[in-house]
Amino acid sequence: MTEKTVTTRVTRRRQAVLAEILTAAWQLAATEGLSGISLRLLATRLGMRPQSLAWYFPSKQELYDALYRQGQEDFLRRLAALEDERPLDVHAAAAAFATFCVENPQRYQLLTQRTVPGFQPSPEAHELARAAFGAWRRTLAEVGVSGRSHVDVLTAAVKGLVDQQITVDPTGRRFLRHLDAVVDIIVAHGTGFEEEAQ
Amino acid sequence: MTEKTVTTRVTRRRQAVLAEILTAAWQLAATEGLSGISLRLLATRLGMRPQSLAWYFPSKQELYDALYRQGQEDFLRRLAALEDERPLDVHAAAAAFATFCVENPQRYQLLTQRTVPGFQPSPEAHELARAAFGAWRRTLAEVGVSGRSHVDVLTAAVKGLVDQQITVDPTGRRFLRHLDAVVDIIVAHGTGFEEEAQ
DNA sequence: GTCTATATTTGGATAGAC
DNA sequence: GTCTATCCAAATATAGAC
Repeated sequence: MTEKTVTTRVTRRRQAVLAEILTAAWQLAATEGLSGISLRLLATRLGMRPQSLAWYFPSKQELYDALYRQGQEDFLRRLAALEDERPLDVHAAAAAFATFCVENPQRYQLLTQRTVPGFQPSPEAHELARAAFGAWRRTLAEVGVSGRSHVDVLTAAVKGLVDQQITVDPTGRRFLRHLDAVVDIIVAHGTGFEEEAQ
Repeated sequence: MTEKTVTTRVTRRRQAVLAEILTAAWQLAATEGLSGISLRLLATRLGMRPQSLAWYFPSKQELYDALYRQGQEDFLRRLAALEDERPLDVHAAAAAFATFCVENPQRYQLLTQRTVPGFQPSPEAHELARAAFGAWRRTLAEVGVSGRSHVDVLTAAVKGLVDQQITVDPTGRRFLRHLDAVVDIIVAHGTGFEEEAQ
């Protein structure tokens, strides 16, 4: 009994420290860029010695993976919260994704681009990504978008608007204000997209 | 006269060395990532001492700027070559852009994303980017796409396909095979995109 | 232009005390 | 878990010889 109590308290403490580290890491990424994160600097920001930080994250890759997992989990949580209020539709899902991306361009970069040199999501991280994409696909299926080509085109169109928004007009709405219209157009186009040759 | 001859010979030699450096830098970017380029390693690859390379590029920022300018110039040259054969249309321009991007994902990243931490294109570099975007806009204008919203949406859609192609299927055609269809759909949609509020 | 030499800084890794 | 103390490698920068 004492055993168990101690264990959970220690675990809770550990979780809290991990959360602190990830928060500081995102802040660092915002100023120095994703690949500019250094474990030393991160430790300093946290008032730690680098060797103490290494107890939690022995390497940068493991830190990236934790950031990746946190990003996917946060997105899944956000979708779940929306779904709690009303059933998810394509427009709500696309808007949620877009907002989520624009909020934190480095997170967008880590989650959807292959920009960080050596980084490859771990199997667990990849599983979270699959879950998030699965949720997106379900909202598409509800409006009749279910073929791979159709899904691909719609996904790419949304990503293109997000990407340009972040790159060209990071604080405005210049591209995202067309999100609904673009989604509608592509949904309406139906199954007309060329399917892959057998 | 001797003066002039010597000058041009020296200049030519300098141009050749600069070209060598940039070629090696692109190769390095392909393996280490854009932000993974180090002037030391680059110099070593070229059989130079780092301090000698510094004579050409005293800082990474200047190297990035030269890579950026070379990228924009190469793209403009490619468009010009196409235009030499037949008048450019939207589909040809979009396909040329897409091919150009997929050929070298790091170049795509440098030219169209804000991913490299401290990098800001110099005024001359920015001018080249404006020229390239101007060429793109002219092909759009020819099919009646001239409002800012319409141009933005079409540009974002093309970029989205390119981005997904590079990220998800770097060696295939999964997304780009829909390029023509997507361009057609958005062109056909006409001036229906919401214009900015005054 | 290219080099030697050196200085400074930074990032990451290891051994071991408390 | 967190620390001190090193160590090593890599990156950038500067002075100055040829």
